[in-house]
Amino acid sequence: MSSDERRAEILLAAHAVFGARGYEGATTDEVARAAGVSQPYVVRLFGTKESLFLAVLHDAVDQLLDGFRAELTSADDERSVQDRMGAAYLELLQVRGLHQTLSHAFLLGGHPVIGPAAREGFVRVWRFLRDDVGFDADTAQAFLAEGMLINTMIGLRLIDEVDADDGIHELFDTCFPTTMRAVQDVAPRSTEPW
Amino acid sequence: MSSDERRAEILLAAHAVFGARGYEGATTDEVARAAGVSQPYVVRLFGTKESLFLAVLHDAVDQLLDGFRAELTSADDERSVQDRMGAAYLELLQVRGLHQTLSHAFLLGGHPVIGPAAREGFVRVWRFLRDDVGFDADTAQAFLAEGMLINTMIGLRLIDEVDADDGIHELFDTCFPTTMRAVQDVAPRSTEPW
DNA sequence: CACTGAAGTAATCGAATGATTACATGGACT
DNA sequence: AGTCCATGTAATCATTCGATTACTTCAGTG
Repeated sequence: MSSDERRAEILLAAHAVFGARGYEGATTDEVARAAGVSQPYVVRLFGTKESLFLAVLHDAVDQLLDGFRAELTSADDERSVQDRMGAAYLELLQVRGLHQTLSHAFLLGGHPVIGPAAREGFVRVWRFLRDDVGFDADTAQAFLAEGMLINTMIGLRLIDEVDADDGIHELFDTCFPTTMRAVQDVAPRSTEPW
Repeated sequence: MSSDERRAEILLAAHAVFGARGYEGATTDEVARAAGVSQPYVVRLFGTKESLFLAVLHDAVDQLLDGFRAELTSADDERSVQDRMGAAYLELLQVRGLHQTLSHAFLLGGHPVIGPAAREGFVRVWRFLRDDVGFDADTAQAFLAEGMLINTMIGLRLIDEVDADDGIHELFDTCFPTTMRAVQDVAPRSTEPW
């Protein structure tokens, strides 16, 4: 396999591992095993754990904006722009760990290297929503806010508990009458061990 | 100093350290130095790093609900309930790291011990907003969502960049015309090193 | 065939870190 | 005075983890 293909596979695995464990909690060995290669090879292909995380972060924002763009330029015009962007956001649940990796990155603002990159990624999303999607400031804010709440519910794995706990079930159903049904279909159940 | 007083001081320091670094990134030694005691003493007073984090998490939810309750029962009736709850939420910025610690905990849903505790804390907040504050489901959802966005902006330290980057300045100003001015006044600038 | 370079790993190293142990200090109460 | 017990630390241990080094394998090429 070419090193570029391997890099792509490792990136995919790293989304899942960083998403589940966070930047500090994740280990390069775990990423390596998830990608089916040895730990030193991960380090060789990406330099350091830090630059691997930066690559994952950048890739996550790229995929996010690509998803929005694809939905924007598709011919379907039945739904509102908000609904379509929301659907594009949930589509990305198929990239396991992407949302959680973004959330983790957004909590590392104080990190000397990751912090600036995370801010830049956040601003890229904001600018896209304002300039390309055409949201006004209030709409963009509400859209972002709901996205962060969705990320939180994913990160908490509330989905796993929705059938077990009445309080969570009520929260889930009333909070997302339509949207979160889709989440339940698409979101990864916690198969991986902690 | 009594061990209970010392425990309280360590808890306060732990909010800041866990908030800035996350559960995995924080070290017991860093908490100890922030609290002005030795690292083994932190371990002795709290057992393990994990149970220290659980104590911080529980304390954060307690303080959050206490703040809401205090604002609910105060005599002032000029503002809407939403505005008053929002103000109570921002008041808690004075407890350095509290919001970020909550956000970190909410991303650890897969952790065998912290995960269940985090879900329980989240449900406690949800139940309080619905049952005690009296929010309907939609209002509670929007309130939570905005809270998560605020947490994100704090964790990203967008505040530090608001004067340096035009994109961030626009985002900040249009996103929170009134609310975030308060944040700027209260939120901790990044004095601590990473 | 011999050679080269890319893909990949086993072994290992050094630093960081959570936890443990043993010890020091000082007040309270016989 | 002597004995506890609570507060607290220095020293240290065992583990984990990111990174490095030194290999191996193998396809392509002249």
